[in-house]
Amino acid sequence: MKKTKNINQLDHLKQICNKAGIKLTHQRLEIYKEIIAQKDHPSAELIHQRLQEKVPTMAIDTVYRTLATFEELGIVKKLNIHSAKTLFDANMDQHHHFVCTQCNLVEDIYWPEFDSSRLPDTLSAMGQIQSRHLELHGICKKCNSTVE
Amino acid sequence: MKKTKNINQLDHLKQICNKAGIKLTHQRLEIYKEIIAQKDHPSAELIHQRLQEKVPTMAIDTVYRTLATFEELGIVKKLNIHSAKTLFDANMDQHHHFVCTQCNLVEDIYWPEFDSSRLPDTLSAMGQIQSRHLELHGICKKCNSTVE
DNA sequence: AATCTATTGACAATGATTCCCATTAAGTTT
DNA sequence: AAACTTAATGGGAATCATTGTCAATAGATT
Repeated sequence: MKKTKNINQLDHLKQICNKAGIKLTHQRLEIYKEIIAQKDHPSAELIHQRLQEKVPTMAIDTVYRTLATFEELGIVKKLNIHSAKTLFDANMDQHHHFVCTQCNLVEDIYWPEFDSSRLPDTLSAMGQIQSRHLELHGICKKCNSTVE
Repeated sequence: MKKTKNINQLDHLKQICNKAGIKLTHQRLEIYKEIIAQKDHPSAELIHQRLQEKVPTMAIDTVYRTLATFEELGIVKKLNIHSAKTLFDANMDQHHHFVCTQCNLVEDIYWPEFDSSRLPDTLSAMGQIQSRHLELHGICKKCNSTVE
């Protein structure tokens, strides 16, 4: 059972790598198996730590690089709005954000109907919900009109 | 007109600082005016740059500290899920996140009805929307039951 | 097996953010 | 208004996450 699953994972990644024209390396496979196995939201550092036992020589750089590759391949997604920098918002009214995936523009969105709507019971059962924030990603008007 | 507005801003911040028992410093006032004036989502660095002319001696450190203070006072909000570290998600199914404000737990949320619902025209008018991501913040069950 | 070249590991470098501490300046008291 | 108290600032060093560089290594191909 377990063996079958592992083989499938390997095959799956092999297939992805082939299609993308990149090599299936030991490191990529181990990282792949690790992130598939764990159902949480690890940082690059945590993944590196978790692989210490299995692949003690793996450099943290490789984890970052592999994760970036995996993101391009659609295997993982980064959480967080942009990358590093923290942004601040002085608008404390209840609102949401539209983020342009091209120029990184952030625009405020108001949607009071959504704010006051009741969440499905499954969601409110997660805990005591304090706030909700919707993030829409897309191409803003300006970028859309600037066709290259 | 402008003068009146400035006085009001000063008074407003003075009131907030008094209530919080902290000093109303020149730096805090300038940063306050800056973030109130601009309707965008600046980084600490950008705020620092913008204040170069007016307060050329202000240290970037002060901007960070002041912003942190302002966040506690409810004057600004940080965008971004956590602070620094980027988290990765290997779950590529359309889903959303619940984030515990206490223990930083991140849990997946599924809400297909929302995913397939039509957005108000005002929102879809922002641009060509590619994805939507809802982030619920609150206290998770475990933290809620661990009453101190 | 030999070859080609992407990928890795090690380490330096960068960028964002925070810590430390002597100096400065709000807010308070005299 | 001058003196005082202590929080807050400025500046530089330190830290943390992430990325760049490059020689050595190991997939993939022949």
